[in-house]
Amino acid sequence: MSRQRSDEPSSTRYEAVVEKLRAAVLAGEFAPGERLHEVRLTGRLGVSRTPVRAALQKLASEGLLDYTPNRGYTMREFSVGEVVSAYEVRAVLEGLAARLTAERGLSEHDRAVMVQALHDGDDLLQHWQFSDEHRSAYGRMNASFHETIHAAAGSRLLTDMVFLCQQVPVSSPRNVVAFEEKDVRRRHDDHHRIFEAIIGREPWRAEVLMRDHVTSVKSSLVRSLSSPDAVRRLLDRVQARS
Amino acid sequence: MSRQRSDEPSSTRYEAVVEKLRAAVLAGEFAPGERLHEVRLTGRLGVSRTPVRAALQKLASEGLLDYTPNRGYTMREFSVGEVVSAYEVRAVLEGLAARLTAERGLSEHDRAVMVQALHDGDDLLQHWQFSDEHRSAYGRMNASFHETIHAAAGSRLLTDMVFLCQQVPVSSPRNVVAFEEKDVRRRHDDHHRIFEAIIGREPWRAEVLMRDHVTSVKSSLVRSLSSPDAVRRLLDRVQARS
DNA sequence: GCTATCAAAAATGTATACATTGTCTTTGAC
DNA sequence: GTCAAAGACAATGTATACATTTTTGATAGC
Repeated sequence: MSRQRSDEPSSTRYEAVVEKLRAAVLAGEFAPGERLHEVRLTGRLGVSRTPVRAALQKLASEGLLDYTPNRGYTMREFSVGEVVSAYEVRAVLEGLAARLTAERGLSEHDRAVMVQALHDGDDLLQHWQFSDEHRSAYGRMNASFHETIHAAAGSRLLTDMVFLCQQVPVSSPRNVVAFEEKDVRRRHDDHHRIFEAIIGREPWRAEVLMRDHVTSVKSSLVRSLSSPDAVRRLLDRVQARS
Repeated sequence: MSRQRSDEPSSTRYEAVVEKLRAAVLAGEFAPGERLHEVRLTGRLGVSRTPVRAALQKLASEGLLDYTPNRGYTMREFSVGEVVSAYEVRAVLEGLAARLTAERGLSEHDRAVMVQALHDGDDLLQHWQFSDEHRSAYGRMNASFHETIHAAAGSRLLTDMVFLCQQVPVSSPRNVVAFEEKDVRRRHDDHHRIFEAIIGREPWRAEVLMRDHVTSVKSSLVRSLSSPDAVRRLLDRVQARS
């Protein structure tokens, strides 16, 4: 498992196909249960079956596709329940990551990165606006904060699993977008406290805080799913994501 | 992801190769960092490169091998720290599974399976002996108990992740073997309490009990690793496992 | 003796032909 | 008209040839 830096250009066709297919899948270009025929994809992607097969296998191993021997790959269906439980899994995993990081302590570099993320967040919240640019900057800051903790926990298995959680559609950290300003402010305040707990070497506190931090995202999601038009909006966003 | 029943005969060469290679890897036939050349494996396994490549990719996705583009697959190195953290991850995941199962409740069938497992465990402990047969029966009972809870939690992501934890060498549930009778008895008593908490619909209690249950296995492991000859014994077992 | 460079060898990446399996349609019997 | 069996078609599984990249080792230069 264990992915390489995604900003590096892919050195093989196989990797390029993985990225293209993943984007297509997340953009909702395949209906749940739909088969992904190897030959058709070859035409569309301009490569032979070999890299396509490898890419399909990888996406299946990430949980995006189903595979049955001699019958190929089909688009997986993600029920609301699966998305919710992905957040539940993420909550306990990120809680564990925070605990382990608090136990091990932060390197000087990681500490600086987190301080920067907290500072950037403070700034962004002070000049709050609804532009895409602003939201994407917030998303980057948020990802930086969380990823630093995952890495600092020092467990590759844990890092990989958090990645798998985020592969489930709609449960990417970028989805802060869907929620209200008040929730975002509260969550950024969580970040400050989590950092405090890690710096203060309080493993148990770090775990509880992080766990509830992620769980609150789940709650926001569930709440917004209770109004029917919110469901539609959310699904639209997933479908349209390119 | 999501594996099929392992007792079914594999319908493709690829699946057969996955099982053979996994066994070879777990048997310690490859040194950490050693490259697994496709062509050599072809000769050894009697199939062409195509199924071998697919199998290597699958084992890499399970975390057993490392992959670098244009450079192939290498045997991964598992430090003691990685094994320990695999248990830590498993502890929070199985704790979550127990909580979710306690929330959702057990089906009549699952309940019967767990009652059977508890009963079998009681029997086995009453007629304790050190035979391989006895230990393997205990391992089956233990797996049945835990797997029923994983499945009852109703989250495929969670099930798959617990599976991944168990792929880490030395962290398979069958390794009860290495520990003392007293520990085994205590752990079976944990099972009774966990079952009680699930039946009584006490999610929080089920989670805490399960989490500590798995953590205690980690502790036994760490303890047995503190004596040097125990380390050697353990490594021998891993190397010799066929 | 060490390092750098380049060529040969070997390994992985890719395309494609063939084999096997699954699926669908047609045909036949009841 | 319905069902079943057989065959044609299409999709996946496998082998293999070729392309590209990495690795190795030998040679030249310092």
